[in-house]
Amino acid sequence: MPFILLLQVLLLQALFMYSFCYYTHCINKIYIFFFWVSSFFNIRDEVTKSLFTTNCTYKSQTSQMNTNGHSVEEAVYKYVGELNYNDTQHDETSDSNWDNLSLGSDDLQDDLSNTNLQNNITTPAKFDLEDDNNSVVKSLADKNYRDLLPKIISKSNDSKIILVSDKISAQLVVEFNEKRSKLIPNPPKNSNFLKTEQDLINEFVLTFLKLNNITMKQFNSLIWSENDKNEIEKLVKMKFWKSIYKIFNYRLNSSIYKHVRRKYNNFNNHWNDELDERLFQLCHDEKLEGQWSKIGKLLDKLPDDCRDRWRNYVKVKDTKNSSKKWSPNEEAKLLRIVNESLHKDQSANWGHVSQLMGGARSRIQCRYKWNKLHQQDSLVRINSLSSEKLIMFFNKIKSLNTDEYEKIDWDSLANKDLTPMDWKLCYNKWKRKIKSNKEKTVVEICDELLKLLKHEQPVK
DNA sequence: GTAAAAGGTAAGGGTAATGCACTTTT
DNA sequence: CAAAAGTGCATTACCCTTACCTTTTA
Repeated sequence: MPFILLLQVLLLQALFMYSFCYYTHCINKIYIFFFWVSSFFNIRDEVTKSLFTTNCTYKSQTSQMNTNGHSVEEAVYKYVGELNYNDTQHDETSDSNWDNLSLGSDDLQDDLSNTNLQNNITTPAKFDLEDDNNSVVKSLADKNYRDLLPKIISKSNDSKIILVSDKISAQLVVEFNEKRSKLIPNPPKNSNFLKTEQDLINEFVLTFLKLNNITMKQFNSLIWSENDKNEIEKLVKMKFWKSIYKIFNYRLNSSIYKHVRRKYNNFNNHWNDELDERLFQLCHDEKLEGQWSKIGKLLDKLPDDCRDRWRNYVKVKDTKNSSKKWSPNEEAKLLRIVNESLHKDQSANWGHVSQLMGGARSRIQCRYKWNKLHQQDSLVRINSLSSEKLIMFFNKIKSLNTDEYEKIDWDSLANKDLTPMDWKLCYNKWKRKIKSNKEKTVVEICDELLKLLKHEQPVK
């Protein structure tokens, strides 16, 4: 049978070439033909989908329930074989049984009965049948098919979302978790998501899309939806969050939630003058104050982006001072305000400081300036250091025996003359005198600086 | 019925990357 | 002298955590 099918394909291809050469003006025909060809490659999906549908009505009968000539047992093996969520390459040769099938064909029954299902699931199914720890394999062996097949399929025509069984999603989490611990043996807790983490998240999302039969766009609106349209969407959504929280169990759920929602959304992410103006209006609407979700929805923007655009840009840019240099008066005012707030509660709220500065400078500008002014104090102290003190200074850094700059513990170096910031600035200032200092270790740099200091007296 | 856990939002905090003016090198 | 390369400064784009509320679950 497969030979006849193959012959058919070759013939049709020849026909296609023929019509392409002689009837290129018949655009419709070509489209129809393309459609036919593409549907040919989707047959496997169609078969699987039809099996899913039958599973919906599958109640208490055992493995002999037939639809489209398939038993439930066959359906399960087929389905598990299709999961294909490991990274290994798709093996086309062993898949030929399915590729050459056409839905509703009389040959289907024969072909199926000749298929050694056990062999068929080794490829493309990526489950290691020897692996006794794989819960999916266990269920297959125990014929617990109801544990494996999806329980619910959305009935609506526009979206056929599938809710994957608990067993499958649990196995998925196990495998991604293993992968994650191999890729990231020392996971960070409180830093930005690493590139490898982001890649793995993306891989998981794509797998999730495939298993649940949803598009990226659907997925984005799913994780951003407030009121779930139906029960299955809600369940799929919950399954996603629970799974991804488990894979990255060393991070806080809320961090993952925030990160993923920021990354996967259908919002427009470009700003222009008109949007800035609308944002300005919305932010002056008392009813909307602080309601970034609503503002975001009105502007088709990520709520966080609206908030950031407002506090870092729009809020400040409407005044005329923002690009001007800081006047001495302004600097003094800033110092006074920050010192007052530091005196009160030990930490400066830069948003508040910005407001007290009259809103002419953003919170980041205020903080930047304040740090700068403090550095200036440091520089005064550093510049007044005698060469003897500097020699002592570099000897002390050298004695730490640290190769990497990042590992230097500045706090431990601080003394009554110099703050940790002073030490850091002083080192960085002198480091520049050494050529290609980026390639050198801390000890090497200190050695060269000490040499330099001994020869170059008095020091400026 | 209730307490704990999880979902969800806003506010606060922060840094790497970038643009730009200026200086130094080729 | 021009062009390229380097530097320091200030801004921008982007991101994370915490606090706190509401909803769900055990």
